[in-house]
Order: sequence, then C-alpha cells, then structure tokens
Amino acid sequence: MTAETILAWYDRHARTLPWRSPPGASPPDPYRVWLSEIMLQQTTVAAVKPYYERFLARWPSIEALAAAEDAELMAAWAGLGYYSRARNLLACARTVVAEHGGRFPASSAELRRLPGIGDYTAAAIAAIAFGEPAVVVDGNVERVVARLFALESKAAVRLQAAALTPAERPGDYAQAMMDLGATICTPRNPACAICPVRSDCRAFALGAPEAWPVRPPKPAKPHRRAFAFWAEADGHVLLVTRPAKGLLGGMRALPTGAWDAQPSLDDAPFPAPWRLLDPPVRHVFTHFSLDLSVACASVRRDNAAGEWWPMDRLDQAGLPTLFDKAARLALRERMTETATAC
DNA sequence: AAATCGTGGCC
DNA sequence: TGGCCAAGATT
Repeated sequence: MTAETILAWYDRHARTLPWRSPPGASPPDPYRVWLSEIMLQQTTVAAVKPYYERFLARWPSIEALAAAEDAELMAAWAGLGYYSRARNLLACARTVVAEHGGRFPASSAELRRLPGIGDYTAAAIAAIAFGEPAVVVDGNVERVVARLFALESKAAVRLQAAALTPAERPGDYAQAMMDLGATICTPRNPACAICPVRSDCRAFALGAPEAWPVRPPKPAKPHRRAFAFWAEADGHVLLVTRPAKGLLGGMRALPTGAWDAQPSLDDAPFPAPWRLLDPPVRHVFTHFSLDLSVACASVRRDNAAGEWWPMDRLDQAGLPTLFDKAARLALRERMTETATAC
C-alpha cells in the first residue's frame, strides 16, 4: 500500500542525478551505481557530484579503474573524506576484474563480500542495478520508516522496511525512499504538509515527527594539537605518504609530529630553523578537533624520507583538506614573510 | 561491539 | 558559532 504511494510520488518527483536512470527506465550500468554508492556513503549528494563526474570521465569502466595506480586514485579522491573508501574502491575494482571477468555479481549476497560493500551498499546495488527486491536501509530509510511506524529500535525498523519492500520496481522504490527522506522527511523541519504518506504516518499523528529516529547522545570531541612541517627547498616542498591504515590513510601529507601530547618541534623530520606560522589551522574531524601549527623552514634539498614536490603543482599532489589548508597558509605566509622566528 | 574514520553545509 | 548531520564500512 504505502510502497505504491511512494512509487507514484517518485514517478512525479524523482530527483535527476548523474548516476541515476529516470523512474521506470532500464537500470543504469552497475559500475556507475557502485561508484556513486561508495561515494555517497556518509557524504552529501552535492559533495559527490563533481567527484563522480571526474571519476567517470577519467575511468569510464571498471577495467580502467582497476588499472589505475594507487597514488593517482587517492589523489583523485582527495577532499572527499573517509579515505578507506578509496582504497577499498580500488581493491573492489581489481577483484571484480580478476575474479568476476569485469562484471559485478548480480546478487546482494555476492556483492556483500566485496571490499567496501556492506549491508546497505550490497542491497542498494542489487536493487538499483539488478532489480533484486533487497531490503535497502540507509539513514534516509531508517528515518522515514521510524517515523511512519513510530519505531525506536533499528531491528524493528529493519523488519518494517523488509515488510514494505515491494517485489516490483525495487530499485525505484529504494531510491524513492531515499528521495523522500532527503527532500521531505528531513532530519529537521520535515515538510509533512507535502508528504505523500502523511496520512499513514504515526509520528505525524503524534505531532512530533522530529522525535524519530531516536539518537543516542554523542560523546564530546576531545581537542588535539600537532605540528606540520613545511620544508621547502629549490621551489619544492617535502611531502610524505601516510600509512595505509588510520587517519588520512594512504594520503600524501606534510610531515607531522605526534597528535595529542604537547606537540614538539623535536618531531620535525630534521633539525632546521623552524618558523611558526600563526594562527594554527583549525580542523574538525568526526571524533576530535585539531589545532595544527605549521612550522616552516627553507632547507637544503637532501634525501629526507618523502617526495620533494614542486610547489607550483601542489594542487596535483592530492592533499586531504587538512593539509591543503596548511599548505595554503604556508604559501600565503611565504608571500608576506611575516612569520615569527622561534 | 564500541571506536574509528573527513568534510562541508546548515541553522 | 558550534553542534548536527549526510545513500556506512571496518575492525
């Protein structure tokens, strides 16, 4: 019942998105569905669009993507965040090419085994690209279903979501639920007045749609400090590649010291007359905030561990946003030369 | 299984 | 402006 209403709404109000086929049309290329779904994990549509277009133009097929080098793919992902997605993207592409003949497996169960594909993404690709009536539960669906039935537990939401999922047009239905959640049943100030299923909605009837879904309180973010070192020589700056796992894993970066303790200039990659830029770069991650002080020095270009990167091509290094901020600060200070010696 | 993992936009 | 949030996965 409700599913039909939502599909009818989708037929008239579906968003037009670069990775999407219109309602009722033949399903899009699984490669495109997969690429978009990975990028969209915990990431807004607006942020994904330019990355998706760039990736698709540069790597139009899974074979092309599988042949990419790690460094160029990580650089292309720079700025989008959650960088383990990029590593898993490449691992997944190579697995599909090497073990599945370059074709994505068509079932959610098989998709689920691939790197970077969890319960949600497996169901979404199976439904959208292959027409499997998989139960697709993302943050949008959780919110819509929790409100429709005034449910508090994730388990209850999943059961209801499964009961609601239609055998026909499962891909359109999944996207319809996500569009409904993204444009009408929003986290704050939901547009209940124009909601197609308002009359079926318990949360609306109870007069407090925003009370669902119930979120556990979030712990406070600790604050950390660190130094980043801008070492320049002969028009080049020293960059390192961070370890594959952990924060900003696998990304190019400025050398840094320890994050947390009282940061020390002793953590520099080598002794130099470091000048401290002010103010530090402030950056907020998911679970902590950071003040990154940038220390600059002109040095002799030697065999320090890392890459000496041409400063006039720094935009091609693929620095994540934190280090892009630090680099911009250093380049700006470099023009004005007002740094304080220390 | 709780912690970890980015970033930008919004109010 | 600071907290909240976004088409979650991994360990």
